[in-house]
Amino acid sequence: MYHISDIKKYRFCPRFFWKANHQKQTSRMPYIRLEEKLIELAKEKLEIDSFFMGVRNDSNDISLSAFEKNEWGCNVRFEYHGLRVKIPFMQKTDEGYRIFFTYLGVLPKGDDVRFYADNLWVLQQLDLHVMDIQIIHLNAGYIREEELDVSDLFVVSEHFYTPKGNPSKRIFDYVLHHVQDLSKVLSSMEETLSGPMPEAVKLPRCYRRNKCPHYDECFPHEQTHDAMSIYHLVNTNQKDELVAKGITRLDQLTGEDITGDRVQYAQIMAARSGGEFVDRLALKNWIKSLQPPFSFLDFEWDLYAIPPYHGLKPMEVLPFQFSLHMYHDQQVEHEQFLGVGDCREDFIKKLLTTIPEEGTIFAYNADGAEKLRLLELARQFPTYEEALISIADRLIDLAIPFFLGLYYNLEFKGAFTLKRVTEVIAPDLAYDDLNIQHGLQAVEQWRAADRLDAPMDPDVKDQLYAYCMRDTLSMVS
DNA sequence: CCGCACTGTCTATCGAGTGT
DNA sequence: ACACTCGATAGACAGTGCGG
Repeated sequence: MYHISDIKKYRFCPRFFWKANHQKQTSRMPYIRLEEKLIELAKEKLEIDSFFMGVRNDSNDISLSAFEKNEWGCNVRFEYHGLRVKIPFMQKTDEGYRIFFTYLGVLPKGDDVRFYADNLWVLQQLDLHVMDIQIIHLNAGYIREEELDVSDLFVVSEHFYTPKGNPSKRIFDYVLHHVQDLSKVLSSMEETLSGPMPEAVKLPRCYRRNKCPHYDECFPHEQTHDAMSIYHLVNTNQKDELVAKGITRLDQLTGEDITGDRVQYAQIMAARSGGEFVDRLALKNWIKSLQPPFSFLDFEWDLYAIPPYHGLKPMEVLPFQFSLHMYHDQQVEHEQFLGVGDCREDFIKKLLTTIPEEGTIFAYNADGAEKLRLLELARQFPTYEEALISIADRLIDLAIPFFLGLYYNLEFKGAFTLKRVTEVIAPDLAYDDLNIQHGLQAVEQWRAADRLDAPMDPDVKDQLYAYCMRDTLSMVS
């Protein structure tokens, strides 16, 4: 017996599918925090009073006969040739069934069309006439007040969206176009499961977007690649083609092999000149934009699907911790904040009273992280808007010299995470000796404490973050 | 899952020039 | 007058890689 998610796994990678069925999976903390039951809220949104609720292992007959007495069904189960589907909402009309999927995000994208098409295929095989498909998703524009307004929290959409948020293809038409016969897929799945673990095959999807959790296990030889290896070339999916051409080392690359990417250029130059590349002119220009005294700022936050407090939007975050290092007159001062629950206002107050009035404030990946957090807080708390925006304006992204190929060290091995950069530039600040070695581990700990409403031990992670930034800078300068 | 930046690629559009 | 090409330009979009 398979579920739609098995099809998804198998399509993604037969080996992934095999492992999911044969090996015990380690549970991973979800990125998105969801305390509510999505299906219950969506039911409120659709204003359904009378309906039947499907349960596990419902047969087709049970589901179908339920529709004889009910217009609406929730979590309706169907099954065809061993493939089970669960339809979140289903409405019987004179023209056929209208089905609704829920989506825990603000922009359902056409990329997921396979999933919807596979669901539809099962219904079609059972001769159920589906006349429309809609998706219930979170409303990006909704701002919570004291109470949650469910009707405004969701949007029921007939369209997918572009990444910019504009409506694109009509869901039903697009899904209808993508329906494929799954019989063959199902028998291949059966065959795969009864056989040995499939060989690892490298595809872009193995590392695209989120690296597959099995990646290191599938391609162990890549773990041992030295810094010069072509496998560290960034912004390309042609690595294996290059290897096939006999190019396995970065210093073998010529202009014809690369796309003209600045980081690629920096990688090659570093490879040719003994391990390091510095674009002195560009770096000088960047440094010119900096204003002493220097401060270093780092936030931690948690991402909520459904806004838990006033002023928050769906998929917005709650900053709960900051660490601030101020560097002047050869001295380093440290301040930090850590709160639970809705600690935003305390967070802001502490930040505003501790941050220096002048000078550049660094953060790693600031434009995509700390700066956004400050602007969000400014919107949520108009009293502090001006002060917060002025801090945001002083933020400089410490990652820029790396992202733009101004500096490259072969030991980066193609990655510019703060962790990697630190390991290379300031090895004595490595994270190995810490209990928390990863931002998401910090969030996990915080969530546990937040749910108990108990204080958490402040850890030293942020201190090291900032130290590392300081060292990075002194090194770069 | 979200957002952002950067980059390259693709597409639409415009004006100039050309051929019919 | 019309259709076409060409190159330049601008905007949309996808791909990649950060942060949590």
